[in-house]
Amino acid sequence: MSVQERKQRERAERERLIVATARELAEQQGWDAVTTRRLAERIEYSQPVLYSHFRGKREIIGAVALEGAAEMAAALRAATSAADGPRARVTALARAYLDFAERNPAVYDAMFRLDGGLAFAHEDTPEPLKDAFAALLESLGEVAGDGVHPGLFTETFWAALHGLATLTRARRLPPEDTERRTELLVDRLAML
Amino acid sequence: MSVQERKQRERAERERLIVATARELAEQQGWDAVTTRRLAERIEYSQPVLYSHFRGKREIIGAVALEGAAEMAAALRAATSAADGPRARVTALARAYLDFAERNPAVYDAMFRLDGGLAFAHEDTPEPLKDAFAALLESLGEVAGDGVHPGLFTETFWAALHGLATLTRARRLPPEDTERRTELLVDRLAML
DNA sequence: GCTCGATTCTAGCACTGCTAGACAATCGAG
DNA sequence: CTCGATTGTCTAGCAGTGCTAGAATCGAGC
Repeated sequence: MSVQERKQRERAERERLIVATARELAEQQGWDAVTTRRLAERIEYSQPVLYSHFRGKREIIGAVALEGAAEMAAALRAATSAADGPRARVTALARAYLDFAERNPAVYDAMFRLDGGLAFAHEDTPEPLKDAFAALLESLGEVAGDGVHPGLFTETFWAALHGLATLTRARRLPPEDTERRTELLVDRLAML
Repeated sequence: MSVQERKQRERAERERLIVATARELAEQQGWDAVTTRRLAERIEYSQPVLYSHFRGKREIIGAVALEGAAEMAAALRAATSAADGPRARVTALARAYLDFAERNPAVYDAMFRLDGGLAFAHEDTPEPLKDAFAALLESLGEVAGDGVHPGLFTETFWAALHGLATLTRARRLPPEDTERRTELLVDRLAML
């Protein structure tokens, strides 16, 4: 049985390689540059190998999105746990979110802009995505205000952050005022 | 000279046809379905004709975006002018914005999600885009609050609306609570 | 050392955006 | 009214895309 186990390990290793390479390529040159040919060449296998791991390009994007969600959740929790008091936590959360989006644009796109074939806002939403939302909820729930559902508040705050992140990167908003817009958002939306 | 004028008119007419057809096709089947071949077939000309009007597909998207911006500006002004008082105006504005995004998803994408080769937040931003932002500013500037720059406030509010619009359509947010999220946004962000 | 199933590759499909060069229609000059 | 030049349009093709059928190769177990 040890041979099969080794093969399975190697297969899992190669799958990680595919996802990591796709992510790297996407961050370097954008998702448009992540073609099955280029990806195959970089991992030093032929194209069809990709299809023995994933149904198609969409699923590869989805895998990158899941990886990113786990990282984002960790980054958000790290930022908030270092802050004292609700206000500092929310500010740190907002900054950490926008920072993650700016530093990992391709991963961010995989999560929230592209179609990775993942279910959102469902019971069958993958765990990492639920957890990333939970990380938002942990800090935002406490400042939702009386009579406002924490989940609903979190969704709204998240949407606002998402709007800032995407419009800024798409050069629809001038980048220099990001900090002031973030402060405005925190000051007004959170009940402190 | 009249012959040349007629030709010019016909050429302009055909250009409108291209833009209208691209928009129609995008709304019906999504932008992915708007290929140069399909578009050419629908307007009953060959592909190269498209390139005698536009540099490429990107510019066609840009043309749809400009058309959409003019319409959105009109829709926003129509909604706000029918409302009494700042609060009602902002609520009407937010609803009209999200309604436009939901009813014209392809046009909305052309404006804010896709690359139409247009300049934003610049002095050389096309007039319709500036005017759409101006339409937002007209109603939002009056509720920015003391010491908050109206433009900055408008950008922030707009980003929040954009986040709601895109995340909802990408099925990242459950659609049924849209109205409540909108109310929350208006209640908290606007200084009334 | 050989066989046979699993794995991987080559080669190909139908599609994409875009363009060079052939062709036809139209115009102005003689 | 004819003829060359200028437009305008089309056919055919390039290099690329995601994806897959079937051939070729590898290696595990006898």
